[in-house]
Amino acid sequence: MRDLTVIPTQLLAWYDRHARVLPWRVPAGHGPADPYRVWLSEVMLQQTTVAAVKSYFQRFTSLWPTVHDLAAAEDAQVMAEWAGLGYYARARNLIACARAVSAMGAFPTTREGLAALPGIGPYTSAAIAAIAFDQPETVVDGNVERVVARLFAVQTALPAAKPELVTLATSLTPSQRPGDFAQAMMDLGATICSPRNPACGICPINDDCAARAQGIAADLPRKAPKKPKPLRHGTVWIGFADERVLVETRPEKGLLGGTLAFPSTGWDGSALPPPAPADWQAIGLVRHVFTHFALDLTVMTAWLTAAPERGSLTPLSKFRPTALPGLMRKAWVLARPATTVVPDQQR
DNA sequence: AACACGGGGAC
DNA sequence: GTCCCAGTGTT
Repeated sequence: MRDLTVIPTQLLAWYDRHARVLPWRVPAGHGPADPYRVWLSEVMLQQTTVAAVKSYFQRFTSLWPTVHDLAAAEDAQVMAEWAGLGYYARARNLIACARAVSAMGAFPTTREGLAALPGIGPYTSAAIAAIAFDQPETVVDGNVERVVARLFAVQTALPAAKPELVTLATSLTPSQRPGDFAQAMMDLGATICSPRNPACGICPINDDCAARAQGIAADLPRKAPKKPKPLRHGTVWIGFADERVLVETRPEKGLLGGTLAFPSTGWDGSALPPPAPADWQAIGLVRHVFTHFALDLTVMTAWLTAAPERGSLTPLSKFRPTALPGLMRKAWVLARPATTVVPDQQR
């Protein structure tokens, strides 16, 4: 059996020299991490790239420096600030979690206690416990799965391989500096042990890597084939009246749940009528790709003369397109190009 | 175990 | 175009 204890030692030494500098990260030896900032960053980073999260994290921590500030915020403002980041259940759970933690007084310090909170699952609970509370929990995200699958040349395909990868990752986790070890594994996966072309030549643990020895690092982890995305169709209505536009808050459950939106049909065959009787005109088509389907959305506009049956008319002076999710921003750009297109700098 | 759930960056 | 990202909750 290989001596696994050298791996965390080598990885931590590499991390001390090459750790990424990130807004939510406290450099090793510079005091404890703030559980609120660790939690907020981890939730934002769920299935989301570091580059996409940075500006959102800065904005949130500027608006709400503590979990109590966030707990006291209005739902609509938090949803508006989350707009564009995707997976909106995270924002709804973020609000619920902040209020639960604020009511408790502070974040729980154990993985079990953390995992009982909304939006905190196996990954995030382990990450907060290890990074903020220095507990020897094993943190397994997509990076760690890839690093471990290669290190041990695991041939089982994901997601079936997940339990095996968790067991192997656990066998590596040191009792000292577990939080730094977790972040070191993720940094390694994000920078050197990358999905397509791993830079094995400069990897701090390449001597221990079974996949590299076999020349199959780039082929791991194996993945189950994914299903094709069907194309669906829908219609969105953007109605104007005076200097106002018709918007609604989408239902809490389902796609884009809880976000600001223009009234629309469903896109799974359900046929809702327009939100108001009017002379609706199709002005174009927006194509948007979601996680499990693509959508062709017909954008219709009209001047409203009768009271709408759903939604509410919001003054354009108060309407911020940045509060819309990506799909609805696209529709808005089509409907009001003069207000959203960057001025032509060529002329 | 399978599915629902966004958006964008890298190739 | 494809892949996949510091995953979670529901069925």
